[in-house]
Amino acid sequence: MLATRKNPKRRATRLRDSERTRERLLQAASREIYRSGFQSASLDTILAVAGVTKGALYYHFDSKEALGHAVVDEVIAPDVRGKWVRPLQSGKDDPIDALIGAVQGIPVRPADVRGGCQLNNLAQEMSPLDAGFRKRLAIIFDAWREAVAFVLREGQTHGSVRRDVEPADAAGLLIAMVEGYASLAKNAQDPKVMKAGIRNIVGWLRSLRAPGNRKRG
Amino acid sequence: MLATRKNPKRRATRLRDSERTRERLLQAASREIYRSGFQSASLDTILAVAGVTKGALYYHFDSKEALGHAVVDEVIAPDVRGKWVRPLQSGKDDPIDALIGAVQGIPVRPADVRGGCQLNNLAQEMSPLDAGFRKRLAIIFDAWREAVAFVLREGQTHGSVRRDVEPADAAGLLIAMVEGYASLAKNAQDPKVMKAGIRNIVGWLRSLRAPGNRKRG
DNA sequence: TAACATACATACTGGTTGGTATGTTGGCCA
DNA sequence: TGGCCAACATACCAACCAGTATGTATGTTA
Repeated sequence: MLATRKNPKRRATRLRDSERTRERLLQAASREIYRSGFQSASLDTILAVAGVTKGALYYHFDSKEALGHAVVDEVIAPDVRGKWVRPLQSGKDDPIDALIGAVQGIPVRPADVRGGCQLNNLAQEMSPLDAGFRKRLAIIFDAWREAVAFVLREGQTHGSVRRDVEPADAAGLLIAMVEGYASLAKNAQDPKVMKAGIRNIVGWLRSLRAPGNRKRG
Repeated sequence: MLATRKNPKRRATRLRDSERTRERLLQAASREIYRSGFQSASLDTILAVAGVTKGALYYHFDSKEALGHAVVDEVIAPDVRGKWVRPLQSGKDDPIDALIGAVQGIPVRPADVRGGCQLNNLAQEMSPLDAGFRKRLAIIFDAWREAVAFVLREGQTHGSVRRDVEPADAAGLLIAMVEGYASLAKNAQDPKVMKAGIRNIVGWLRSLRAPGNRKRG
């Protein structure tokens, strides 16, 4: 009489259930890693949050490390792509406006600010300790930087971005500012710090506009 | 016949030995926290590195948390003061030159870059989890920001810094840049990233100089 | 020199960790 | 309808964790 706590599955195929279990594990792991870091996130806690058992976890993932890597690939990477890569690739807006829009889209709700940036959190903790994490996270950072550099180069060819700006350098600096302010705001546990940071970053972005191409302010 | 592994102490007073033990614990803890984070740093490992026993540890500190707090107060805080607060207070250099000097003094040896910034590491990990850490680290960040803002204000009164610069904002932005680049370099595990970041920060600092007060380049 | 406090050293504990070994169940196919 | 396998569920384990209880060598004081 083991393994029958829940009502038996009715019509849904087993395969669909399996994918759902995997997804719940990824979401729970992502949340717990966000809360307390990868190393300190307990598998038992993740399982409790996900509402699945250890057997299910180790059916889908070989180890805690593999689960963490999957979180990077399947949760964090799509998130960065959705917020920083795709919006900049659309090519509809003026490049500087597009970057300002992305910066102003950074969440500033208390819960988000206090938790910091998921990408940066994991990178800080795991990059020196685990090459698997490091490589996956580096791919995300590279894509981010390249997306920013790309719009800056485009802006230069269209004359809206200053020619003396080095796109790769400026992209790195933007990301450093974003992550740096996220760190300061997380440490202060105060959304005001992040809001002030966004204002300063936006001010710096405006300074990249080519003279005679200023739209407003 | 317990507790006589080592030669009996000869002439040194007990009090001196005690202080030395405490200091070794702080240094070992600082190193291990730097390597793997506070939560993942094992007390047994710290003790092995320090070459002392658990009895000694719990004679000097009430708990692992108290040891961590002491590392912040007695290792990290003096380090930041020595590198960022005192050099800026001396008032001998031109303010912008002083800031450039501090930025260029950031260590870029592989070991330093790969480990990241001790202050930022701990803040990222512990600020959301432990108010004792958060308050101590916030004091350090505040002192750092205030030291930078102070020289900028001084530069404005002496005419060497642009008047439209908001010292508090610029100080926060500088710190965000420094910590942001430290994060990126740590993730990339590559000193080149930090060196490029320092160049970009220095370039930004030069842009704060008042017109007609440019010293070189 | 006897009593005492300081500064440890050692052994141990209960709880937690990631991981494993072994069941069990329901759908599916021959 | 009997066998098979994906997809779990449960119980368990050795290692490790922070912390504690207790012992003891040594300098200081009365």
